[in-house]
Amino acid sequence: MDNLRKIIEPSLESALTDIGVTGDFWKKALGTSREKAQGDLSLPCFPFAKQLGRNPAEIAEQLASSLSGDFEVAAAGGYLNFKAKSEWLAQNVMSMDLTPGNTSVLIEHTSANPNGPFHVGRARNAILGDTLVRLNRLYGNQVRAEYYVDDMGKQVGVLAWALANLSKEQVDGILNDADNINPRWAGKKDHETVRWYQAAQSIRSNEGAEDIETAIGKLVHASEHGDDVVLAQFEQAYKPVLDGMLETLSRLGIEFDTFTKESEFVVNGTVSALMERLESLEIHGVADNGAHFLDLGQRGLKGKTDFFYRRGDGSSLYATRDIAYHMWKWQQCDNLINILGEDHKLQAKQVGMTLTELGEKVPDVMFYAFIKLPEGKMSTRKGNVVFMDDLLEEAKAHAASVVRELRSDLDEGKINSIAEAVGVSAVRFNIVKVSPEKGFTFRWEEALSFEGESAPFVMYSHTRACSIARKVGRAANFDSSGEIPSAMHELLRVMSCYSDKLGQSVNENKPHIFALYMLELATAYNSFYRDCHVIKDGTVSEFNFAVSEKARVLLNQGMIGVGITPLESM
RNA sequence: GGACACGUGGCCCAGCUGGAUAAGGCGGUGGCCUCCUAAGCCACAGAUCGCGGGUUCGAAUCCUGCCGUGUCCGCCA
Repeated sequence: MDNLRKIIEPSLESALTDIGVTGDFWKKALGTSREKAQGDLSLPCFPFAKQLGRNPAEIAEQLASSLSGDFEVAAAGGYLNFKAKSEWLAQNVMSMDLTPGNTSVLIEHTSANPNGPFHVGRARNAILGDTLVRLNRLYGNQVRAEYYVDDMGKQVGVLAWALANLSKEQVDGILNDADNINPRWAGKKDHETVRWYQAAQSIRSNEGAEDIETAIGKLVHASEHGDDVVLAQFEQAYKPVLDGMLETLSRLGIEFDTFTKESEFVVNGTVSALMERLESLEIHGVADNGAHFLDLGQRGLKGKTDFFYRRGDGSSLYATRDIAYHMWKWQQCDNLINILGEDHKLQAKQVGMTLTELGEKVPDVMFYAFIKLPEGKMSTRKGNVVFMDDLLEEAKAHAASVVRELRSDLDEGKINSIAEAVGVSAVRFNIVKVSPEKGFTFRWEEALSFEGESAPFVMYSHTRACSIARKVGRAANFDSSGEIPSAMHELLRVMSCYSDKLGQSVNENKPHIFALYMLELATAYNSFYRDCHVIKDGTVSEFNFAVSEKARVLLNQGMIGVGITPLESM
């Protein structure tokens, strides 16, 4: 509660000076109270006891009696507890600045190899990244969402080779019928084309596949040297797959502003220029076969210290291109954020250290742990996957059955649109609500849970507020005042934390903080809804309506921020 | 083997720049729809914060050793 903190700190500072406390270390100690009943902010007085050689409880008592303002103060067991006065809180909430952000941010997320459909594991990146994009926008920052397209190298090379050399019959023959395409996704290019990739991977591992390996190697080599004919062939191969993947993301409400191709930095010469620069660094080294590396051990990297950026044949590596890409990205914005799986930690460290060595800034990176299934790791090859397309269908179907049961008054068209919104929102929220570094086991029952800590819980509170607004049928008058029972005070208190939480979520790149805040907001609204009726016996309580409306707006905005579709009725 | 994460009630998870009886949800038990949508609300039960040391007035939080899980340790991407 930064707003409350702002009015407490000045008077607290002078009170502390009066009793002989020096320094401002206490500002850090002034924190959110653990129990709501105790207050909003609390200050432990134990550190002062040491400095002043007095009893902490006594100090707290003395401070409490000398402070006053738009807050209540009480001393308890060596703590000083502050609580905002309800009227001040109401006033404050009605006039909050909701968009203090003013930096330009480039967020690169997803950037998945365009070789097959999304499974829920790969989608964690997209959902976290897009949520960060939305939260930054909600905060007022200028955001560009970018997809880095891996359009060269082995993976695309394999796909391109397969499409050029294998017929549909050959592919079907190579792959077992067991992992045949789900008829539901027949015609969706990512699901169809991945079979060529899988078939190629399968024969590559067979005996006597040396000539295939040579052919693929030639393609890859050409792409890495910027051969435009081969790059065009690659693009033709991956483009339909990427389109299929983007279709899935679009259904999730995820869109990108820009797509940047990896090959760009090879073709335009920035990669070779970069390699020349790296060669002049003092930690530079050359291996026996002419490959170049940086000895990052000299800069404190533990474990494997040689970071290779150039092969013996003079071509670049993925990480090298990534460095060139980062240098270009820094020209586009004030702040850079990357969303990466935890498997990229070392790589990101190497790229970051090299950027530092070059005098460049290091990007913020949000790492996330993998999503696994109860049966273990997700693997397309072993058939142990849940495709995002299937999850969305299941979620929607489940939502539809719930709506049908609860709302017999609705027609199928309306049920369909509600179910789509609920399904997509629930899937996203299920992923954003947990902190990214936590390993995550996907369970159908959790993904399809529409109660408790879920998107529909928040959506439901919002529709209640919408329902009230609809019944009143006009705008609220924010100038009124009235009685403030505890449920309303609590709602006001939670609302006043909106900007703090959003700011924290954005500045620390932690979407789950704001997602969990939305649950708090919805919970507080539900209590308010129960105790503070807006419409009583046909008459409207203007003050209650104003508070309800403010909550409705915050719910609506916050939901968009975490990727929940704000329905007006469900 | 080395590096980096994670380990909190039966299950999931917050808290981790040290502070008061460890916050929610699921599941369990018991209540609440002549009252603005019960996808909701209320109550109860349930926790050696992985284990052992250390620092501190105070440790889930910091340090250290161990155990368990995950990831990485390619002139792959």
